[in-house]
Amino acid sequence: MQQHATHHATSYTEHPPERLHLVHKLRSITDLTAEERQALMDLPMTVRSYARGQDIVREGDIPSECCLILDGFASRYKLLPDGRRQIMAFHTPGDMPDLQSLHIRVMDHSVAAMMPTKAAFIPHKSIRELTGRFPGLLHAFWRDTLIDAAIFREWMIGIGRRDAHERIAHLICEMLLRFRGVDLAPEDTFKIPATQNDMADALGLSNVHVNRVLMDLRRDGLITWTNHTVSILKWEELQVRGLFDATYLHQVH
Amino acid sequence: MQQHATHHATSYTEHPPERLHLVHKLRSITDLTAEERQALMDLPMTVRSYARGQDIVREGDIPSECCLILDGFASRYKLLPDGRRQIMAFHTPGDMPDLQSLHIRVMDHSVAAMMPTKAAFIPHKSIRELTGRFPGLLHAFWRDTLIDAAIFREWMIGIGRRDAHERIAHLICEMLLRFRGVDLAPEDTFKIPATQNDMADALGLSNVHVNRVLMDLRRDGLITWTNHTVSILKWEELQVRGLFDATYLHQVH
DNA sequence: CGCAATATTGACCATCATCAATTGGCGTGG
DNA sequence: CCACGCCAATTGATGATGGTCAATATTGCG
Repeated sequence: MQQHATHHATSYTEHPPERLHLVHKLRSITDLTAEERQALMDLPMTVRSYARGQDIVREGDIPSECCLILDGFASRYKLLPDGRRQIMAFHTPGDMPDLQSLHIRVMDHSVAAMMPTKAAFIPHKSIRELTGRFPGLLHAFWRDTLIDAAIFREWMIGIGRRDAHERIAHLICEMLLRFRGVDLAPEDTFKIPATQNDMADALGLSNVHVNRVLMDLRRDGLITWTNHTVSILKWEELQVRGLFDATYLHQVH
Repeated sequence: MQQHATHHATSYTEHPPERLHLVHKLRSITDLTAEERQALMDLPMTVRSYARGQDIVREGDIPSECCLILDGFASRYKLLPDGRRQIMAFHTPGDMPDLQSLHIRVMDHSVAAMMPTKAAFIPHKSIRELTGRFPGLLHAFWRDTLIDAAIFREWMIGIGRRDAHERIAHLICEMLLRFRGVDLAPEDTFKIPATQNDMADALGLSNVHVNRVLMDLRRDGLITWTNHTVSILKWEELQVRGLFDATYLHQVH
């Protein structure tokens, strides 16, 4: 049972407690039977650890496993030839940022850790076998990728049609709700793993301008932002500034 | 057999020849058995016609059918409360822009015709019944929505990190390849269904600025753009200006 | 032929990028 | 425990890209 548990500092195959994240995440978007939950818990996983800035999956890769964020925080991004970067999603524990690799061979973007992060790798083979036995899970996974796409769309209108203040307020609103969803935002306060530079690359702005807008939001008493920690002080007003409407997150619970 | 064929100018339920588009599209992204192809052809459909500017599906709708573009050209877009619009995808015959409604109840964006367009509507019920019988089709549909998301991602880096010249050149490059793919771009010339205003809303720019950049491209002899017709004169140079790398379209086969 | 939608052009200016310098937090080696 | 060094955050100065407003010119079409 324990034979492989501690051979390697950054890789093991036993059930980590974080495995529950996956069940938790999928339950947040659909209903699961007890059997399905158990099957998820029994998936074989290999766990690896990453430092901030390290790539977990890289553009051009042809993955044979999907990764599941267990702990930490990850981003999905694309680069232009000259180094300009666009971040298109943030991911929290329970997310599977490259679930699409089940059907799309070549990764068209990268996934990187934004803070010390643990990720579990589940062979495509095991997932296919699982979804073959449990159509409910197949639909849950599909639904998950569809919500992903919905978030991309919302992000697009932000980058394309919102001004800097709206974009930043909107992103903070989105983060609060998503962190709440995984119980990481008690009292409307959460640790933010993104630097202002990361925010800039996510929003299509410069780091300097992000900083200036954040100063405005703080000056106006809407938020607090110190030491990678954000508190929302005026939730209502922040939503107004960000033209925020949570519908697109499709959070059932 | 023909009893309902012509009662109504814009709605009928017989097999239109365009029904083949769907098979064609899905075959372009996966392998289908003869049985699966036949099952697709037998799906019940209601056909409706739309004028330029008309909505085919609207944000907030709770669809009970999916639409299939038979003929024409459609866009998917979102609006901000004050009317700003972001277009996030263009769709050609064979596409099902709201396939996601199978799993996501409420539409978070709209679909509109960009020119006179015919769309077929297929009840969710029929699609579910079909994918229940043919898991291969279930995966084909899933794959289709994943490719959708990949195109959103490519669009995002454009809006977020490319300047106006790059964005516009890139979009023209993409259009040329996509039209070539359906034999609609002989001699690197094609009819463009989008107005400059549509382009602006797709690229996160103003119509005025789109116009100015187009003037530049014409002045430099890269393209011609008259009467909704575009010709690419210097394909190589246009790709350079747009930092265009067709790889991301290859994944669509 | 005439309306209505698009495209084009000019004038002006706001937002946001760039460049550069300074400050502050924090981990590490001495 | 402190100094050094690094990275992120902050601030200032300057200017370019691209937006807005408004006037014309074209083009499609009935």
